[in-house]
Amino acid sequence: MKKIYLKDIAQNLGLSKTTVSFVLNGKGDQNKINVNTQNKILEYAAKYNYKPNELARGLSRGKTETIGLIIPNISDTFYAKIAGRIEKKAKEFGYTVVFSSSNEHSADEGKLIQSMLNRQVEGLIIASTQQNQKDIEQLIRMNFPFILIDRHYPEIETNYVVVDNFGSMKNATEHLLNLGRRKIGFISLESNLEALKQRLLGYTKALVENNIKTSYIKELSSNEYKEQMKDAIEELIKYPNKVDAILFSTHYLTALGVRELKNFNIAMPNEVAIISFDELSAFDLVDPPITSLIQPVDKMGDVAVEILLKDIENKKCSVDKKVILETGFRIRKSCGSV
Amino acid sequence: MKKIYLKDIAQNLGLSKTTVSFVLNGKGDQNKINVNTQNKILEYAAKYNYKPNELARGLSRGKTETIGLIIPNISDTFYAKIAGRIEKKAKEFGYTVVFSSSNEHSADEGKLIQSMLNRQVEGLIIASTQQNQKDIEQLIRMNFPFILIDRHYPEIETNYVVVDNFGSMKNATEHLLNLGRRKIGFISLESNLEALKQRLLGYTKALVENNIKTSYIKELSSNEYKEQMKDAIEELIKYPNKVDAILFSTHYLTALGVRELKNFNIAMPNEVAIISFDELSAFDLVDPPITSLIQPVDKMGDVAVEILLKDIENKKCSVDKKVILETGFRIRKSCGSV
DNA sequence: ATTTATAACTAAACCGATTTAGTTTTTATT
DNA sequence: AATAAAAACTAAATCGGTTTAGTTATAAAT
Repeated sequence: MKKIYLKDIAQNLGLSKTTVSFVLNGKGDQNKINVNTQNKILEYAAKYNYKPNELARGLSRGKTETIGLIIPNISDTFYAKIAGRIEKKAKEFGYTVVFSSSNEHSADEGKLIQSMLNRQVEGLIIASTQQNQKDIEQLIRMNFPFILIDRHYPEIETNYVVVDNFGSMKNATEHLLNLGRRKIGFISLESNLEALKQRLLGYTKALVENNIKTSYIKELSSNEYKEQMKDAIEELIKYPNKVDAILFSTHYLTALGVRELKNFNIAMPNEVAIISFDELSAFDLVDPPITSLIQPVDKMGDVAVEILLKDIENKKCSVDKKVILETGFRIRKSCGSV
Repeated sequence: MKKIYLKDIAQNLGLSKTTVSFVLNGKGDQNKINVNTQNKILEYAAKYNYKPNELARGLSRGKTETIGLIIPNISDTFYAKIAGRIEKKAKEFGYTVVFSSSNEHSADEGKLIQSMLNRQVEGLIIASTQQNQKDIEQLIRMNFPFILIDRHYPEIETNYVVVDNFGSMKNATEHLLNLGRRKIGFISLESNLEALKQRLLGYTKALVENNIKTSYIKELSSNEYKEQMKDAIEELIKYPNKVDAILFSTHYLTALGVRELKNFNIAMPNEVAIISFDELSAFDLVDPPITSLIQPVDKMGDVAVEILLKDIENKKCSVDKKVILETGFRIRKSCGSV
C-alpha cells in the first residue's frame, strides 16, 4: 500500500485539490460541496489511509498545534512527572508536546528555544536555567506565547507558575523549631536559581523570627555536590556544634545526605531530624521515613498548559499571569514527631 | 527586530534565493559562489538573526533530522531515564527527539505512530504496549526505520534492544535459593508483556532446576495492582505456607509490596527476603536496603539510537539487529546475605 | 427572456524553503 | 578573433498542503 497524497485523491476522483482539502478538513458543507462528493472523498481517503503531511499543513496554515517544553533534565523525577502531566493536558486540547533538556546549560537553553521557534511551535513552557534573560526577553519582544514553570526570573515580567518556596521552607523550619530543634542545618546548592534562594530565605527567616542566632548553611557546588556531601555532613555533625536537624533543599540532596548520615551512624531523627524539599517515590520506605515538602506537580502542569493555551488562542504573550502554588507537607518519622 | 526570511536576504542584497540558500547551507564553494558574496550573505544573516523555517526546510528537503520516541509513560523513572539518554545521544548526531506517551494503551500507541509519521520523523524508537502488531508490521512493510526497546514482539521479526529478563530473574531466584530460601514468592502483573513473561519464566525455571516443587505466584491486575497488593502480600505471608522470600517484577511493585510488608510488621530480610527487578533511586536507603536487578538504561538508549541512525542513513528498516543486554545485580541487605 | 441567486466546483497563489537545469559573464586557449 | 572552459549567479519547479477569488451550470425571480 503506497503512500497517497491529496493530489492523488483529487486526480483519481476527478476533482480538484481544493474540494478534497475542504472536505477532509470538515469544511465541505461550509463550502457547499455536494454530500455525495463529500462521501466519495471521505471513503477514498479512509480506504487508502490518507494522512496529511503535517509539515506541509503546518507551513501553509501557519499553525502546528504543537507546544515546546524545555526542562533542565527529563531524567529528574520532578521534571519527568511534570512533562507527563503537561503532555497529558496538552493532548486533551489537541496539542502535541515537543520536549528538550537544557541540562542546566543556558547556552543550550537558548539554542533549544531558537530551534523550537524554527520548528514553529506555537508556545513554550520553560523551566529555565534562569541564566538566559536574553532569550526570554526576546520572546516577550516577539510577543511569543510562553510561560515559565518551577523557576522564574524575578527581574523580568513574565507569566509563571512556581511553588511557594519561601513559605514552605519557612514552615518546615518552624516545624522543626516547634519540635524543639534548635541547631538546624540547611543543605542546598550554590546557585542563583530563585527557587533555591527563596528556600534559603524561608529557612533564615524562620530562624530570625524565632531568635535563633546561629544558622548552619552548606551550599554545595552544582557540579560537585556529590563529592562534597560527605564533608558537608561531617562538618554539620561535628562536636561541639553538632546540628540536631537538617533541611535539604532538593530530593537528590536529601538522598545523598541521608546516605552519608547513615554512613556516619547518625540516628535519625533522634540525633538529627530530617526534612526534604520534594521527595523521591520511596522516601516513605526509607529508614526513617522522610518528612517531605510535596510539590504540586500535576497542578503546576495543568495551570501552565491552561494559561499558555489561552495566550496561544489570543496570539499574545501575556506577562501578568503569576501563579504561586502551595506545597504539601508530608510529615513522617524523620523530623522527630509523627 | 522583525523576523526575516530567505527572500528578504536575497532581495536586500540583490541576489537570488538560490544563491543565498546555497551559502547558508554551506554549499557556497561547491556551487562556486564568490567568497565576497558569501561573506556578505553570512554577515547579513547573522546580523538579522536569520533562522530557516524548519517546516519549509523539512518539506522541501524531505528530511527533518527528527526521531520519534514512543514510551508507555514518561513519568516512570525508567522511561524518563531512557528518554533522557536517547535525547542526549540523538543530539550528538544532530537529531531532535519528539516523544509521546501511550499510557499503555495500544490504540493510543497506534495513533502516536501515525502522528509521528505525519510529522515526518525519520525513524522511531518504541517501547511498545506490545498489543500493536498491526502498526509495527505496517512500519516493516513501509520499510520505515524503527527499533523496539524494553519490550519486543517475539512473533515479529524486528530490531530490538531489551534486557535479559529471563536470565536475570533466574539468577536472582538462584541467589535466594543459595541463601537457603525455599519458599519463594513472585509478585508481578497479569500482562502479556514479553518482558514480564520472561521474568516469570526465569523464576520458575530456577525453581524447577533446583527441585523446588511449590511456587508462590501472584499476578496482579494492571489496573488495580495498587489495591490488590495488600491481599497478595497477606496471602503470601499466611501460615502455614508463609514464604521466606519475595521477588518483585518491577520497581513500583517492590515499593508497594515493601510498604505492605512493613504494615504487617514482617521483618526483612529475616522473615522474608526481598529482591526487586529494577530500582528506584532511594532503594539503597530503604529499611532494609533493597537488593535490585539494575537495568542498563544508558546502554539501552545508546544502542537503540546507534542502530536506528544507521537504518535512517541507509533509508532502510532492518529487522536483524537484536540486542539483549545483561542487567546488573546490586546486592543489599534485603535479600539476606551481605 | 433577462436578471439574480445559489449550488458545486476549481485555478492559481501561497506558505518558506531546496534544488535542477540553466544563463550570463569573464577568462583562457588556440 | 573565434571558441572553449570556468566562474558566478538565477528562474522556475518542487515539496504537500490551504485558501482566496473566482467560474460554470442550474434554478428561481421578475
